[in-house]
Amino acid sequence: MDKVTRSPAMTDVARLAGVSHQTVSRVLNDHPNVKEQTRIRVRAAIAELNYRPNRAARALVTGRSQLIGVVARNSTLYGPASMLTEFEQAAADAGFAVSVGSVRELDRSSIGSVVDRHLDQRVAGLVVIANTASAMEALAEIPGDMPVVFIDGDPASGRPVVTVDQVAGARAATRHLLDAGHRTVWHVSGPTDWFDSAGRIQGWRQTLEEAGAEVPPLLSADWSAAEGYRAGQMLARMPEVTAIFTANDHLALGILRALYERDRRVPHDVSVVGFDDVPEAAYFIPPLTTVRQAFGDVARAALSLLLGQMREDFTTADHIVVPPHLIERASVGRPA
Amino acid sequence: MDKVTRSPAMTDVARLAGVSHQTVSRVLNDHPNVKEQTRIRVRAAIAELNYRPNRAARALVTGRSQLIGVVARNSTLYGPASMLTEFEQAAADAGFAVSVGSVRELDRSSIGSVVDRHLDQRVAGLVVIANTASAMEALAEIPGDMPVVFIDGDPASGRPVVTVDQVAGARAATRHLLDAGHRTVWHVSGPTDWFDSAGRIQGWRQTLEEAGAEVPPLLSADWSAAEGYRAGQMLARMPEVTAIFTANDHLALGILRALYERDRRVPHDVSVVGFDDVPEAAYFIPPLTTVRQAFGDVARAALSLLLGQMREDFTTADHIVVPPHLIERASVGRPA
DNA sequence: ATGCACGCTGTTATCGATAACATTCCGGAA
DNA sequence: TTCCGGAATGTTATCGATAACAGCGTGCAT
Repeated sequence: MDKVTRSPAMTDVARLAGVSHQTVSRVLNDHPNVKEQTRIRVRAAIAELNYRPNRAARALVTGRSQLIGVVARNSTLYGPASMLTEFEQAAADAGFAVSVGSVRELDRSSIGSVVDRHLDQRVAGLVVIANTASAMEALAEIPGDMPVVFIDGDPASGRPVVTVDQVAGARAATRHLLDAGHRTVWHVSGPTDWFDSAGRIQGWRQTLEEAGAEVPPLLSADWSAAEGYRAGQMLARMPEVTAIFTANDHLALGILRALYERDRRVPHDVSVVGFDDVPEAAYFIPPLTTVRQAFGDVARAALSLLLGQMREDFTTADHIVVPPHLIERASVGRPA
Repeated sequence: MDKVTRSPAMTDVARLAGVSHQTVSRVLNDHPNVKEQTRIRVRAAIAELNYRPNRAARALVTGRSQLIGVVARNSTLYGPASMLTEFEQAAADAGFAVSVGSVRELDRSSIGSVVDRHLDQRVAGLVVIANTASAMEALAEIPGDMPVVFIDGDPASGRPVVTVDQVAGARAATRHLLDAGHRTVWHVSGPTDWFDSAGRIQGWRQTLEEAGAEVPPLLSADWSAAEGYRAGQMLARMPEVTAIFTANDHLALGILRALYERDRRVPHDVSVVGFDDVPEAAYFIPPLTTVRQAFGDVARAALSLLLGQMREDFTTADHIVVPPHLIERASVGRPA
């Protein structure tokens, strides 16, 4: 009687190919010293049995898995969500699986518990989507020999970081509005503890100062359309406001509605530029000029930094910066 | 000389507590036959050494991991993205990690390779976010003894499925428009091969027929604002169109813009109802009446079905249906 | 011819947990 | 007192891979 067929192990392959299991292992790991002919025989046996190596056994003896852990804020924000899928894609191509661990808030204890879960799984490396300074505290929770890459993190952390050049993006947006003839540009920022926000504020301010334009007071918000709407209600009351740069597209959406309600027409009376280029941005009223970030490039850069660390035994503190670019649509015009 | 401190193993804990490693294992797995006093000693030793069990070793001997694989379409669509984070949260609470595998298209070969990657990882179970019939073909790629739950899949598949009651959601939306006094309701659907779309179409049609209202021709689209806009351009030209139900909020956004461009005011001239309740929907122009799906409930239901399968050895073909509900805002009014 | 290096392959130890079985200890019934 | 049963604990085998080392030809230098 045959028992329930369990999935074949290395020794089964070895027996079929007429070699030892160690030779099978060598074939699997592309070791040089295997005769071409046996290599072929082994591969044939693998195919015939539909053998797949047991990762748990491998992880046990080598001490490392083929899993990469991602720590991200629990949100459906366009940026982080895009990052995640792009990263998963890149990792899959490199033969790694991705385990996600989301957090409601990026405070130290939440991050600690997610990092813990990942360490439990013995991940081979970690990616932290660290948009706020508090997230950088995750460092404290991570053993020194664990490969880590931060996305959107603080370059000064001494750990590898991949970021989008927020300053350049904000400069392009602000510049674009000034070039259209506006005397100055108002800015509705994201939460000020986010690195993204900080960079965009900095780029906006720099550009105004360099152009000798007045720097209006900063309005800060979270990333939601709701807060954009609130900020918009104020801005709409001030006749001197003719150009607004918002830290993301959803804020811009809220602002567009507030302007609409007070009959300030876009772009005739007020020009608006967003950030992110969410897929719907082209269908706002009016279509939104915005800044697009290359999430795919960020993801691939992060993966390659991580793989680098996994190969070498030391940590290089690289910092890769990915440039964004302006997408021009109909929400910007010349001032009256 | 002390070597580089490797992370402690079960025997280290055992030595410190003065018991055998097997007793430690029993404490860890909450076996009944351990004296309370030793249990306490062991726990203390675990805490002192900051010991964490090696999942690879456990997986090796038990044959199952603490990993759940999710197969999802590679997209930043609100629905799937929300599902994923909600599911991850629920799984984490139950002590499982989640490995994501995204696909560009839900065709058989893409799904096959993602399922393969998950099998490589020896996942303990699979969740397939199967919005289209083609995704159900994934079944063929999955071994019969692997616990699987489909989300949004076909209840007729004979496998456990969790769905949102799309028909009921569409009925509520359509009913709401009829109740406002509209003679009939037009519908812009999602891709017709999605189960979600099919359900929403069915609910819409049923409600019209039951009310004795004319059933206008169906407009179908993908899920994007772009196609909503195109559909809107047509609908805006037809004076008899006073009420539109769209299969998601982004389609509605595109339609709102098309209506706006042709000076058909919402809700004065035309009423619009969406589906999803994306966070921005309250800030569209005007705020969108829509149908909210309880993704959290779906995720938790899916997890519990999966855990059920993992405990029992047989597959129960349950079908859990989660009701959606209507969120009333300003985009619906009485016809002129 | 001898010896040695190297290419190729096999043998054995090992990782860290759980499973199965063995042992000890204790209290209560005969 | 003796014996028995079950709770508490220990011992040994096992999962399936890689690492380390050992063995065996073969070719080439001496």
